[in-house]
Amino acid sequence: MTDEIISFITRFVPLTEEEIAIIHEQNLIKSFRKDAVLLSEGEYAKECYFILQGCVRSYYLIDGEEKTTEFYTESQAITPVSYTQKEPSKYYLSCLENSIIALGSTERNNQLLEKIPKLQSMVAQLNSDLLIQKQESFDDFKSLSPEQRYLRLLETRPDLFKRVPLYHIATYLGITPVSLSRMRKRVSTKVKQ
Amino acid sequence: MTDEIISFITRFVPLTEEEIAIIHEQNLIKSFRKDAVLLSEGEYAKECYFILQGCVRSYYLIDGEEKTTEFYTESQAITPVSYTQKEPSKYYLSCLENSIIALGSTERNNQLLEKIPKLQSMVAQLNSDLLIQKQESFDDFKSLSPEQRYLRLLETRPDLFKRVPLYHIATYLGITPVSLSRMRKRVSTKVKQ
DNA sequence: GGCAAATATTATCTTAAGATAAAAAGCATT
DNA sequence: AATGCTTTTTATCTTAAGATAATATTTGCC
Repeated sequence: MTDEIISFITRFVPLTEEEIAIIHEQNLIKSFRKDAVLLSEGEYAKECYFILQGCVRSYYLIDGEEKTTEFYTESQAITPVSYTQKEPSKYYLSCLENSIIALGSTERNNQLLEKIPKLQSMVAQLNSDLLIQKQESFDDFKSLSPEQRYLRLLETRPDLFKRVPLYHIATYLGITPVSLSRMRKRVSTKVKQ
Repeated sequence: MTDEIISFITRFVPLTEEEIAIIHEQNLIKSFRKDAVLLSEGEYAKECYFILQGCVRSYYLIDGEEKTTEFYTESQAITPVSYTQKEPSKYYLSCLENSIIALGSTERNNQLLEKIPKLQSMVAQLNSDLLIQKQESFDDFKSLSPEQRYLRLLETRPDLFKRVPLYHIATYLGITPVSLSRMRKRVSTKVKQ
């Protein structure tokens, strides 16, 4: 059932049978309906998330407009800023689909880290990897045109286009939905020639 | 001389006198001339850097154009991707000014981490902080217009405008130098009205 | 099947960025 | 002061994005 979590962790550190059992024990798995809000602006996140099934979106609310910053899908972990820092969240997390999510509270995670100290090294590695990824996507974003970013997203995460409305993808790409629609038309006629 | 390093570290973990002494011993400090290249595309970084004095820039070379991705100044640490990963670097690091830089090699840093294990927690915290910062600047970048990004950079890092040529700042903002020049004129006439 | 809500497209107009070339200004060195 | 080099600005033209409003299409639901 939560083998995804185990295989996620063992990408970083090996686990014994006992350790796997401990992790299974600790697991708190919940279902969320589409549009369920996991975290709101202004709230203090007390939990982090691991997506077993479904899709979650993070977004800012700026002048009444939602600006999507990330799409999280199966086997991705979400550690809200306000989980680590003691600040209220600046963004929202909500489900784009009915989702099954493993929750980690501060206390339970700390217990887990005590019982299995090598998980600390996993967390460290994960953060370091995420930093590198984030840096690279940022760099790409800056050096590519909106159209190139769109084409690249089509290649790297084609799944998103099947499960996420285009107007969320548009703000994720840093453009307006109208502009994305126009661009898609432009691109498709280019290809056909 | 390298008190900056100590105070950088003690922002994360407290240090005893002995530990400070150990760190001082380990320190390898070098001077670099303006335009010196610390790391080239394709190279494997064997070192990380801590800037004591000066300014370093990271950039990609794309179709013969340099795209600046970051400016590092006093008391900032640079850990190249290829220092942690076993991949060749995709970008360059070079000095915008004559600079004094503390170097950490993989071996020396590992020795240090063995001698002072709590530094591991510093590294972890640092990565986690950097991840959060990077995420936030990325989010800002996506939701702001080029002009707003320029104005924000003016506020947050006014020093850069005194020490870095505008054409580097332009590519850092994700626009062309010509466009930045035009924008500055536009902005200045706006303000004057 | 029909209706409302959600999502996507189209049209029009305005504004700013990209490309390119050329000129101007600033700086350092002799 | 003259030269060459770096940096910034200006000009022109082209292209695409933003804003806004209207329309079309799709989807879920009773």
